[in-house]
Amino acid sequence: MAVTIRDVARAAQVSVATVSRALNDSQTVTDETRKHVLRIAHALDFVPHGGARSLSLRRTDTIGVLLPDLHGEYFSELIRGLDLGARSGRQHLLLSASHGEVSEAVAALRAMRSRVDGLVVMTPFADGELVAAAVKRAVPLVLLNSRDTAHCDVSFAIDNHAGAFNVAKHLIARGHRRIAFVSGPADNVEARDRLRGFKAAHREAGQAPGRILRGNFREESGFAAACQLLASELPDAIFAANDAMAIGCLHALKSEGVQVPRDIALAGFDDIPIARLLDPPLTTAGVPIAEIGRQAADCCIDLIRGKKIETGCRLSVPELVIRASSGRQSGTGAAPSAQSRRIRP
Amino acid sequence: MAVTIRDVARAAQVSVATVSRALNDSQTVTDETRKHVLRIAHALDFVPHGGARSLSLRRTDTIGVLLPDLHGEYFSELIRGLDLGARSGRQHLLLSASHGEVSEAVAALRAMRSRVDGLVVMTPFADGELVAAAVKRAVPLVLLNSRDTAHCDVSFAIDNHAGAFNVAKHLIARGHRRIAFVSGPADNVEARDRLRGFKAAHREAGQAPGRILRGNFREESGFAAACQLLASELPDAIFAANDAMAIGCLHALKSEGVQVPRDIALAGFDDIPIARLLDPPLTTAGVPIAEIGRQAADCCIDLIRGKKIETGCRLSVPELVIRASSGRQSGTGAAPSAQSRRIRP
DNA sequence: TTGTAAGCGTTATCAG
DNA sequence: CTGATAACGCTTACAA
Repeated sequence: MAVTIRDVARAAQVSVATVSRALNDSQTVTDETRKHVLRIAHALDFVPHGGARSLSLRRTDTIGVLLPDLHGEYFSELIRGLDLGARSGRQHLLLSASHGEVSEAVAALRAMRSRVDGLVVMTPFADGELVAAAVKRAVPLVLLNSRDTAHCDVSFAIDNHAGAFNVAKHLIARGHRRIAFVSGPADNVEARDRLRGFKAAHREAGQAPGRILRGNFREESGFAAACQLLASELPDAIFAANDAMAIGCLHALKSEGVQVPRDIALAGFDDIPIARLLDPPLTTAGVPIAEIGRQAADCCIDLIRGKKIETGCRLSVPELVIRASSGRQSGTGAAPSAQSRRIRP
Repeated sequence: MAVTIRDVARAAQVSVATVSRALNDSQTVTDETRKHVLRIAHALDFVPHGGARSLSLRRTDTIGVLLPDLHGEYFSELIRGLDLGARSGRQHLLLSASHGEVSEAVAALRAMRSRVDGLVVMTPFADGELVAAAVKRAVPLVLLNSRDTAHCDVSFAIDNHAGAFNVAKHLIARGHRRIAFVSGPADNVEARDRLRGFKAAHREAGQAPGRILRGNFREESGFAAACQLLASELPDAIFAANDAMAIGCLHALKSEGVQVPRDIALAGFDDIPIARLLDPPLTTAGVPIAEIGRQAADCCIDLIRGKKIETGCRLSVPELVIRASSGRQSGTGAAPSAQSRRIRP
């Protein structure tokens, strides 16, 4: 049995109240008693029971995180950022993945609700309504990758339309005519926005979008999409709706001996850490993933502490990150090798 | 204020005890009352308070995970596996990173101790003594990447020596003579074992090891090490003690126009998912990272449930994964391109 | 400054 | 089968 505050009190010959006060450095204890109690507590290696504490204090010092998946560097970066924020606010991190299932998400949210002081949630679903319903707004709610402002306190979103627009525009400017798009899942808002951005850039350029293939944001689906493309005449470029799928494409292309960017250009979205290390380095829309995670955690903690912060949606516009994979300069026929040397990865 | 069991009891016109029984489907309730209570509870959207529950039940349904870092795909995979295991055992996951600091690790462990039913810990420190001391064995303890069996219930380790030995042996067999080694941090047991394995393979082959550079398992240190190597005459091959550093090396080499494997061979350790997608695909020692995470979680849960399982250390031997980066076949002078096409990534 | 005692929300024991 | 009621470990009025 673990040592309780009562054991400490007994050993220190004081009441439990005094121990509690000494431990939580309330001002109403003599320095002497405090030291005495602290020494005993330390000797007994006393650690207050978290559950009891949260029951009494009505707070858990924990923030819950629900993510749709844990595969790959995107989530790895996000979690890293969340940990940074939580740690600096002295909060624990309760992590859960919904695996893209609404039912699992709702279940996880319900289960978490009573164990956390705040929630940071990213779901692939259109808006925060379901999430909010499951959470009942019992605790502060921060939504990730959502523009919803009605059902949460703060949401973080990236301007997927603008990001995709800029990447597509860049590819067009580089002289690519037939640009295929590997989209994300149909029911994912972000994926839809990226597709819209892709189309908008073509509209603006007065150019018809190339083939549009359905993916699911996972690398394998990018691989599959590229394989489909390889079956017939190749387009000039492929724009994958995220980096993971772009990596899948790259892999498929290489395995067939198709060289990027010489034979075909390639671009992704997210700028996960590996993107700049691929061969060729990947042109993409840069999203500060870890930074968003950190801010989301910070923000959630501020909310928990009742600090007045600006509610609503924090939109960040992805930065176009041009690397060698997007290929030929418009107008010039510079050798690919020279190009890949010139562009700083 | 959240709705409590008392609110449900009042609304259902029964005692709290009955509500509790109905909710935890104890056999001693009429089907009728159970249904009645359940309906009311659902209508009120009642969720039992985790803290109170854990106080009363003396269990938290949570397993704590302490990792030295969260950077990169290695930890991402590990966490994914842990989540898989935790989820299937209906446990929550409390995640924390020690950032390589002993003091942080100890603090995190103490803080977690009272909030979890079991612990899965990976630290860069030699043995489990510190960890065990911090945990006081209050809960089951599973150690990751440690061979310690004295201070924990179960530990998972990989045979770093054998893994490195095999990679080095492979490089030697491929005809590489001067093989540089980029090591991990000096105080890391795993890193030391890999270095020993590297040396042992050379000893067996009657060949002198090449230059040994100090790294820290992070990509940047691999980059730096390769830069050092680039400053003087290049070795025939570089063996980095993990994939992240190998990626850093690859990056540095490419930026100087050095081609892998044509100009120099390269190998890593871990087989993180990206390894097979690099250009060239990376030869490495394959460690089933996610699987180990899943098993560790499973195992921790079994321990929590008092199931009798085999204690001690579960050692897994990394599998040599040969890909194009390790370069020329011993004796043959096959063109690199042909090679990279032949070897299945 | 310190101690006593009343919660916090559940579950479990023990009568009815 | 159901209802009081006593834990569980901690914090915090309220008293002394």
